[in-house]
Amino acid sequence: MPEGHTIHRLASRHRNLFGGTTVRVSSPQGRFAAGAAVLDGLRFVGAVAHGKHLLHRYEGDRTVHIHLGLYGKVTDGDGAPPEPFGEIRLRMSNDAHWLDLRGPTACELLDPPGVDTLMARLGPDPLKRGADAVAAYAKIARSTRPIVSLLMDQSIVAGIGLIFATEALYRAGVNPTTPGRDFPAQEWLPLWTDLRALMAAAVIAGRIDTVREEHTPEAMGREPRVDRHGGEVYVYRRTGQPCLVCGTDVRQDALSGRNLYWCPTCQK
DNA sequence: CAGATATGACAAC
DNA sequence: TTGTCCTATCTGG
Repeated sequence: MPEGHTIHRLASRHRNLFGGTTVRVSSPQGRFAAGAAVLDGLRFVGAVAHGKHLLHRYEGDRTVHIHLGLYGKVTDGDGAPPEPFGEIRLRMSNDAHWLDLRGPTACELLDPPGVDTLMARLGPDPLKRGADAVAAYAKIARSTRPIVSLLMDQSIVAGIGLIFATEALYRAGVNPTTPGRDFPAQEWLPLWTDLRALMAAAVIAGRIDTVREEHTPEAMGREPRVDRHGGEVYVYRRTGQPCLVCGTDVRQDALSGRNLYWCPTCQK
């Protein structure tokens, strides 16, 4: 379930589990064996997130760059690590904790210039203090691409995925296919602020909830939503179900390989 | 048990 | 725009 909030949660968890300790590092699957051999026995300095990218920092300016992609998952636990099963790209452990990484798009060792190159291609992360919202809008304002694609473009804003983009646009009453250059400048800061609030709440909750107080299951007298994602949302994966506000059937379409969900009434 | 599916990103047309 | 990659889990038969 990797949008930016997940990565920020992982970064702080990994700081807590391993920060300042010497760690064993391996790659049971073998695909990160060379990197693991370099890191094994080094001190884990800390972990930071930027957007959907997770950086594990080790002594000696070694950095592991992790990107979960669509399927990547991290699990951890206390005590000695369990017998490996499945495809474990990266395993870490210290005296008290262990961690397994499976299915990431990226798990690579970077030197400082490599980290700089990575950061240079990422836009501002709404979850970080000082993130430059105005710079992000400058790119949006001169693009003809749909606003939903621009929000998910990591070089424009880092950390937003399909759920946050879909739901924030619903809350803003903006049709997801609106070309960037037609998105009004005065609506950008409210949208950015809303995104930041949704993402920050998701970091704390560990799930994405976007439904306002007045439309919650309790307020509406309806059953709580239950699905794989687990959060209360307005339109994401609610195809064919009635819009929580106006009752119109939620629509779904494909847009450049991703799913698009919107209410045709609330999002003119 | 095969097939579909998933909150992502990139290369190649 | 399409194809490819990464892996686990859910679905239907």
